[in-house]
Amino acid sequence: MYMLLDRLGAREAELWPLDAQGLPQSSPRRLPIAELPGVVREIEARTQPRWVWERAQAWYPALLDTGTTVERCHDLSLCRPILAASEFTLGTDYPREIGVVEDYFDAPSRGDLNPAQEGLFDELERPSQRPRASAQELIEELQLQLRTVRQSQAPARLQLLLAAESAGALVATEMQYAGVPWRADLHEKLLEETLGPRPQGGLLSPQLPAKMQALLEQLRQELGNNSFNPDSPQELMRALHRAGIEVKTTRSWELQKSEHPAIPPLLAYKKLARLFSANGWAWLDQWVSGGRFRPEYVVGGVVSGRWASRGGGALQIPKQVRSAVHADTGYKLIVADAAQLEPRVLTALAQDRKMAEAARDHDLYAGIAAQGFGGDRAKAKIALLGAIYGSTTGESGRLMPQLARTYPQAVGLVEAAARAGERGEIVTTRLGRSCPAPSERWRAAQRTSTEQEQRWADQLARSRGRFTRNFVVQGSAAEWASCWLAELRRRLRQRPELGAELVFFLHDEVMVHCPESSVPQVSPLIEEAAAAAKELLFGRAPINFPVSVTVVDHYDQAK
DNA sequence: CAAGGTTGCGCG
DNA sequence: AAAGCGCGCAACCTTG
Repeated sequence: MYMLLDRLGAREAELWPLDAQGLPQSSPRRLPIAELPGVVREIEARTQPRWVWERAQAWYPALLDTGTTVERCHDLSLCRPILAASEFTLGTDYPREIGVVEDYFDAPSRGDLNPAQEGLFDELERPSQRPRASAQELIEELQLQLRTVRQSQAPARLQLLLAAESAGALVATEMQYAGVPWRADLHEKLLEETLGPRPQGGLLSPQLPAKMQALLEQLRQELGNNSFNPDSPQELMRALHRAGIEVKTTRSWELQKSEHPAIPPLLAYKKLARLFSANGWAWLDQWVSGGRFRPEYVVGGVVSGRWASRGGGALQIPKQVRSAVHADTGYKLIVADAAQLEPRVLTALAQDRKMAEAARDHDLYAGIAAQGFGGDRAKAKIALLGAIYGSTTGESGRLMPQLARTYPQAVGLVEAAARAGERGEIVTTRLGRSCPAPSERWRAAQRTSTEQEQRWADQLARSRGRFTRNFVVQGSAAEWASCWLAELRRRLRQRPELGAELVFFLHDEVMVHCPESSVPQVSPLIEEAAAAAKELLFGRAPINFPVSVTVVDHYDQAK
């Protein structure tokens, strides 16, 4: 049922077979660490247990190095903060105050299982923040987590959330291992065409690429200022003001409003500067090797439950360089994204029948537009996103009353979440992820008395209201996406002959790399997984979550 | 000169 | 048109 993995010293590991409550079923099996992959494979084939470990992203890479994969796991470190914060576990004795979750695991590092790949720094990297938990402590924690789920107000939902989060850790590790197919040669060609040849200057005498240099000279000429640095907002602002260009910030969209002849070269320079510093040659050198971009995904790294990433800006691959994300020869990239995920999640959460009707076709915004905005899709989109984000000003603010009249259920749900947040309460997603409680500073501010202080407190309250308003929708959408990903992974594992690999995931979008001949078999799995995710979260609710599936050679052909 | 904050821009 | 949510990162800039 469960199988806990624990490290014993430098050379040994222990396996603890546990029952459905986490109680040891027999004495542990002790084995040399080098034998672990074979044993894991054997047990996996025989019983498909749920592997329990402190942190999947610590254990799993070393197993993947030996070609060992697992179907399911329970990641204690990911489940811990969810249970500690969840509104659903309030009646239980799960400890609310669990210190910062540091990496205090003692999993095998890469090379332990496969000495050929041993890294030089493995020993130095061993974290020392906190003493390692013993197997007994890990087992007790598993039992406590399972008991907490059973005693909670919504065991089925929490169980699903923990399973989806743990599956996310497996997918993240596998995707990191696989990497995003990246053609450095195409990237370099693009850089050269856009920026000019790679500058030769070393670190001591950094040189600008030729096309940036040319724009810089043109800009300085137009402003009659030969020495300022446009990368410095202060210097740029001063130079603009001296030339009579009155702007409050140096943001591109604000600069665009000016007609001054210096603006076009300035905007062009900013664009190139961004490419050069964020995704230029240095980035390529640092992050792409062996034809793959291998970022680190941080599962549950965002308060709402979305993933974050570390290194290389993995979740911000600019449209500009997506042509370098390129399938291998004979392969395709299948790029799938969920259509209007957040509005659909809101519809399901609020059980808004009218909005569900508008969502019947692929384009929800068009449906909304037809029902209440005279067919104006752009207006409908602005209004709906405004409701989810808490917009009060501008066009979207003006459209709110109209939206609320047509969809009282949906708008009522986000309004209620906003009011709860303003009062300092916590709010909770579909599956039971609750937002953090307000800080002590926030609470203190709400108790102030003078008029000046009160204004500040109100501003803080409204800001928190926008956060909680969005949290329930963004967080529930993240849960749908996790389930989608987990369901897709399961289906792909059942069809190994397809040779399909999950290589990228971005909030509401997945990318699969597979042989061209497998595409007809893989594409429907993505849709099936989406339907399964909907069912898991919302049962038979009359709303669907369509996905757009695009088959391309390179990423910029999608969308 | 290292650490931490700010600005600006990329993504959903 | 440029604000309302969530992020990461590079560069600049201030602080100690």
